[in-house]
Amino acid sequence: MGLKTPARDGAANRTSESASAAGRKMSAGQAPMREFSRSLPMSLMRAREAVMRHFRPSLRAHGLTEQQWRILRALSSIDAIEVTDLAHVAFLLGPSLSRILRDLEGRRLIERKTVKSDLRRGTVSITAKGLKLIEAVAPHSEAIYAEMTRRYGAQKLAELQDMLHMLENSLLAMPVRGGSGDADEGDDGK
Amino acid sequence: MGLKTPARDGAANRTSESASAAGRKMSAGQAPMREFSRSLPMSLMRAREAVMRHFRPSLRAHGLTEQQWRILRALSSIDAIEVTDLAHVAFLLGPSLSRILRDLEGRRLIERKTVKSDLRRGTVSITAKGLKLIEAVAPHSEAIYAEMTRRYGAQKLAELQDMLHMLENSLLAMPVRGGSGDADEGDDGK
DNA sequence: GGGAGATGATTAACATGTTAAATGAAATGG
DNA sequence: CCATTTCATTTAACATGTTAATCATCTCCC
Repeated sequence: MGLKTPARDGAANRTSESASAAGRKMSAGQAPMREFSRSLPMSLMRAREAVMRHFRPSLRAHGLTEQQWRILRALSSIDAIEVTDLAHVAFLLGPSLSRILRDLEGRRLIERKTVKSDLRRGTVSITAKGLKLIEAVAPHSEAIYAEMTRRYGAQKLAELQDMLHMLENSLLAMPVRGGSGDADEGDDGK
Repeated sequence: MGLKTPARDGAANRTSESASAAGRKMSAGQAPMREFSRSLPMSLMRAREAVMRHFRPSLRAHGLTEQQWRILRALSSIDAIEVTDLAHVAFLLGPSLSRILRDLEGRRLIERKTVKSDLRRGTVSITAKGLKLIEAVAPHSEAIYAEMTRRYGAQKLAELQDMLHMLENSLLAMPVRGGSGDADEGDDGK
């Protein structure tokens, strides 16, 4: 399952209170490092959790986890898709996908076939039962999405999406230092 | 551990290609539902993954997972903090935190004490060894963050942060339908 | 053809996410 | 005071995330 609402408010601001105690042992010239709660990964994670918090009750009421929903959702708009491609679309790793597909197949929400021309590959498609489940959940989801849009502002939401995609593209174009990247392992002058 | 780079590019656009096949069994008036890959949760997840991808190699090289880093990072700027508060700050659930603290304590990166006035509560603080580890990792992280800022644009990044926080606040103020929320369980007219 | 290496999918093993339940200690109310 | 309830933390149990290894198939090249 995905996040469920790890934690929130509370004494989360204790940090700033005792921020004066920061860097107590940091040697002289060290910048005290970015305020933790304002780091980009944390902001993105909290934002996503704030969003998902509203969708999970409906999903759960229909016996679906976040990941299962992503899979069915991706399958709902196509006829069939190969496992690897599904992993990309639903943003899941192979092993997780493998396990979840096994479960969804057991529940007759999806079907699998092996590609005749290449027996290593398998394709996945949603069943009528799976589509029915989607049709049952979708209206709730769309209503929630609509309410979110109303509260945050449609234009601001679109702008946020654009900025997120631009960020994603900027960072995908940035070489990963220390990672077994495709290239650019240049000077690790640290 | 956190995400590790579940999947990316590839045939991720197969969706839009065969989008014509969408809603094949959707009964008449049904809107075909939001394009999956453009959903806000997916955008946020992909953006976060694009960010974390750059930080993980450095963390891993120092023997730290994303969650362990969040904990040490949160502890580094305060003298001590109670377990529950740490869960809020590091955005972890109690059980996960419990396990991770056990491990970090075993590695002498943190220390724990029980509060004398309330034996149920425990406080956590970072050790000298833990601080040393942070000092070793921090320069790498800051350098990566700086490069990200340079590529995406400092102003745009600040604006994105603001928009994320506004989104978070908007959605925290929005009642959760079907969740065992504090109130507003009004009409579930579905 | 046939073997070496590449590829797609699954399995294995362990860390974390997630919910429920258990444990131990403190507050509360008779 | 003591029983009940509440609270902080941990444990239990299972799903998922993550990396490495396995297995079967396929490709390429000799």
